[in-house]
Amino acid sequence: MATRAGVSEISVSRVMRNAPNISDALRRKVTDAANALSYTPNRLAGALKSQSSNLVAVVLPSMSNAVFPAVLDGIESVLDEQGLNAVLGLSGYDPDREVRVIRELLSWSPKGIILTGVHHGEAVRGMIAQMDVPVVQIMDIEGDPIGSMVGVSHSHAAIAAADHLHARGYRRIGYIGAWNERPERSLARRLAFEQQLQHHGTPLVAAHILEDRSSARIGAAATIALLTEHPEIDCIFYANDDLALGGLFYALSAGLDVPRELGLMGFNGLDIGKATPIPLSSIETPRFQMGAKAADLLLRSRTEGPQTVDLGFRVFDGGTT
Amino acid sequence: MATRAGVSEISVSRVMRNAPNISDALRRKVTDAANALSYTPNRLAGALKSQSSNLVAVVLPSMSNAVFPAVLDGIESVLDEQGLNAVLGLSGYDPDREVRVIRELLSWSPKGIILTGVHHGEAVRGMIAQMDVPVVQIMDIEGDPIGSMVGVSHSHAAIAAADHLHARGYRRIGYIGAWNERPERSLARRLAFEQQLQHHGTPLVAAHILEDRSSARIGAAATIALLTEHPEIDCIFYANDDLALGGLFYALSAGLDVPRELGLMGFNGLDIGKATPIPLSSIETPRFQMGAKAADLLLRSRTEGPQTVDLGFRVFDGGTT
DNA sequence: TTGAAAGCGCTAACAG
DNA sequence: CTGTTAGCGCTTTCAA
Repeated sequence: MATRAGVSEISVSRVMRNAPNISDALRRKVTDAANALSYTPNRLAGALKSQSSNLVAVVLPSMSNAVFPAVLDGIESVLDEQGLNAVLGLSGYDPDREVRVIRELLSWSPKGIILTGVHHGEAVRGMIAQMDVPVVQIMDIEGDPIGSMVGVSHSHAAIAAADHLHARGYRRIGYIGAWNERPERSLARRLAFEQQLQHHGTPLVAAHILEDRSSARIGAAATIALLTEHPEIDCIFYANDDLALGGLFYALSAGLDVPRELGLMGFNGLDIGKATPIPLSSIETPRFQMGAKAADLLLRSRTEGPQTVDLGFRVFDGGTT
Repeated sequence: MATRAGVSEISVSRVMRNAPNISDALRRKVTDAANALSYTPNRLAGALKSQSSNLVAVVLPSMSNAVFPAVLDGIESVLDEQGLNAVLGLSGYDPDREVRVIRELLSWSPKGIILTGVHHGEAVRGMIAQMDVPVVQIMDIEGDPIGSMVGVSHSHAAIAAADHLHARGYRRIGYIGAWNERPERSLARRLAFEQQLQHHGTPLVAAHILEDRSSARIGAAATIALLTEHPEIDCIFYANDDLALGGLFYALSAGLDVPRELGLMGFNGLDIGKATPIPLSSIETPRFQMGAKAADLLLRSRTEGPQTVDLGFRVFDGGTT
């Protein structure tokens, strides 16, 4: 390639990387040769030498929760514009697998790593410290971070939900969760929610926690079960919109009068919930933005150091409360 | 690291890669030292030397269509178990950007590359030929593939949809698409659908193609528009479930008698459509399996060569037809 | 079964 | 503005 262009290897390297102080003549020669040979640089070699890789490691639990695709879109939107690539790892909500995945991804000497949640043990902290790689943890902003954090306060969100439901006049409120309250932030939400209801003098009537992963189907089934067991319940707060949509669909089929007879509130504010016959009340979280901001912080972290960014949430007052 | 274990560099390498013919004593020494130093191998160097990288490039259009997260989950399920990592690129349905992304990903010398769709020009074919990297194209099985293909026949699926609706007695059928019929496979579906309706002697009444991307919200709006313009329509086939759900939600709100007064059929068979008050009729596509099979084919391609795998679809007869 | 030497393709550091 | 030199951390090849 260098010989083809009739210049030195390093000049090729400089042109390919848009280094400064390159004459137009040289640039022309190299670009022409590159096109003629459809030359693809080997970033493996470049990264090895320069000790920094244009790869960003991204560790998410799974793609099957609609939250994470949106986060990933946000991450990619920033990485793409900076010419970086994401190496992806999925933990499947399994801490051991997460450790393994992180180890694998770190072996590519990424420019930074984005992790989900704030609950990471010594194994992870050790690896990251050793590699001296910038970290951003997303989703949560409460906890002991490794580096930066970008997310929302789940306890505040739960309190806002409790306040909203109380303001709407609901007094006999139930809760439905799934997946045994994994991840921990959903547990944190329920606890804060219960506490705030207590504070209002209208303690939670019952919490129904399923073993299965969230889906509209099991949300519907759980709603039926909860209402059968506790017919006095006048409102249900769900761990997420998938469950809540199941509840809403059940209520619509059963001809319940929503929101008078039964109030329903989800979490995340997915688009689909805005299009249902009665829009689903929910807590909107900035998922895309969370990913974008995380990538952004990662790139700034060399100069600006670790930060914690609260992206906030919004109570979306649909028609179900 | 090698000195710490008191052995040669190459022995460390062999142990780390589980090479054959290693004595237990050596293996012990190396593993102990590795744990003591929490040694992370540098795959950049390994891949550079061995010319093969344990990375698999994955190019998808976007995460905001629920199809692709499921595909990605499928891909990851296989890669994870083989100790491979995915480098992800999103094209945003933009061919130019796709070329750029593919070039970037190829520069990591991936073990293989997974592309979405079968419409790739000479630029892409050239790069791939030059790198001599195995390719699997997903989603479609009709077209001129670069390497392997894994997907479903969109024309057959459309024909099956037309047959189903005809068998259900619908005679004045409309169609709603979005995003100007990107990607091309959705256009292929509509054309095959129209042709089959023609074949049945009940030509399509009207097709309403939106500019915006699919969502339940615009699906509802388009449904209203289409029915206003063509009140005689008794059934609508949608380009995907997002649009169809919007139509269903509108019909439920408006008190239309589904499926008698209006039939609705989507495409993809998303879970959410199975939980709606009336389950949404749709064409189920094997999304997770498509990703898994694609990754699988990539790994086998060295030995078995390119293949085309038709994963098939299923007409899901919900309550909306 | 283990080791020594060489070099993958690039880029940092320094010269010119 | 361009080139020379050296070496990133591994693994291939060959030898012991």
